[in-house]
Amino acid sequence: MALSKTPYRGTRDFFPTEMRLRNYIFKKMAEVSELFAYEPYDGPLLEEVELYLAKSGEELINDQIYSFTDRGDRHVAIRPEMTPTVARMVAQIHREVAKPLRWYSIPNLMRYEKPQKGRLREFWQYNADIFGAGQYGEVEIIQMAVKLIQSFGATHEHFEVLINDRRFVDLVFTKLIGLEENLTKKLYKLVDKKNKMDPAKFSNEVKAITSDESKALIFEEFVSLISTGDITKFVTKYSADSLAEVAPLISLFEKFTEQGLAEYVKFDPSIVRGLDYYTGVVFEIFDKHPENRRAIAGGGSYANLLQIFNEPALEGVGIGLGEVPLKEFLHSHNLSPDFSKPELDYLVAYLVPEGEKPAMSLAQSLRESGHKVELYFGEAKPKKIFSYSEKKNFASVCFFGEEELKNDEVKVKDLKRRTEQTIKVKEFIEGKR
RNA sequence: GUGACCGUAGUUCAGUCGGUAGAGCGCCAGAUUGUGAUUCUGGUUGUCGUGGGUUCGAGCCCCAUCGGUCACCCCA
Repeated sequence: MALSKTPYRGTRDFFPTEMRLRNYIFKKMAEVSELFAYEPYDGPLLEEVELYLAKSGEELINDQIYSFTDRGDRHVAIRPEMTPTVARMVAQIHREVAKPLRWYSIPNLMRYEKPQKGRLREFWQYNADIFGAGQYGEVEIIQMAVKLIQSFGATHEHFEVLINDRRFVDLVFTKLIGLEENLTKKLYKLVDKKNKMDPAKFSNEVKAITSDESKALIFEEFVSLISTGDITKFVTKYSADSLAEVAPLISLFEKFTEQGLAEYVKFDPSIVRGLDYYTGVVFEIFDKHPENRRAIAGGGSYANLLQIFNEPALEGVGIGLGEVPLKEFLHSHNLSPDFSKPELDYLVAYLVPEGEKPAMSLAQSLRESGHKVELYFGEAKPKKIFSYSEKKNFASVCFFGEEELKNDEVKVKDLKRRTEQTIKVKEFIEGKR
């Protein structure tokens, strides 16, 4: 029976065309990270499931994790996210390294999901984390993420960073509204749907959950907040002595303004994020394209992740940016360069058998001067050489025919300009050094 | 996990009322014995996703199953 040629569901084969795009994207990620003095790291593909049990979200553990029991009866998972791994690594060395600690990585992750647009089972995710920097870290991570997306040619017209703070959310839910935890979760599910529902129905459902008219009103007022000015007024109105608790969020936005990021960032009370380890600022970067409204990146501050390793608290701020939604984003705004063909410098060919030796040595010399060179195997007619070089997108073709061989010459044709010259082989090589 | 649509040549797709399987692109060769994006000529290509059912007869109808795409959910 024949085996299937298609890759496992939700995974991809990266043919050279796709690999060029991937390399282009990964290179930008590394370049921008290093401009901000972030260092590369990586961890294992497998981790013990326990690592995720403590602080990742319920859905991620129960429904989305790939796990198995190894020969030593250990419960093992393919990493579904990188943050627990970084935290584990940082927990080993944080006492002895200079802080803040800035690290980035581009791991492949797997989640058992039903594949669809912008979401697969195996994907690569850019991760950057900064430890021990407090609010400066939040500003820097978002500044760097903006820079990264800008490096692909995008501007504030294409994307925005939506920001919230779990401390503010907790203040509203526990102090101002006074709800039990399971009710707050229900309320939040509703927030996400707010834009898709009509306002009256939304109000009714809020009332149903809070079972209290005045609490429902506070909640509705909260979800309609759109600026830091609104936040201050809102908190002053209901609990003036809690203003200190929203001060970090307010000052964060002030810093963004100072950094010239005002047109990229926006307060949005609906951003909560599913991962349980976030304790402070949370954010998601959204595509503004009306047909591709989705998060391409997400992150936030987590203060307590090192405690699961019995280490003292060390605040981290991290971001994860998926390569799959990033490609959708670039595609939706026409920002994806054409990688359908390779970029190669020279095809070296010969028309007669006597050309083999000079062709081989010319190819070798050109490689030594740093050019990408392919030697055409066997003698061939010009027509074949040229149509082949066209398909493989060579910049130039060098070839040896009877006439060239007589005079130690080579014919070099520039395929883009459609110009050609006959030149002494020695002279040609000299010119390329 | 729920729902919708789709599976035919390497690829993109057509296939009427159920009656022996088609086109474009690609690939190979030639027109053109030393010049590539055009043109022309010839050639190459199938377990119609898989299994079962209905029928004299199924690519087409029915059931199941697998796969793909998309939406919901959630997120990167």
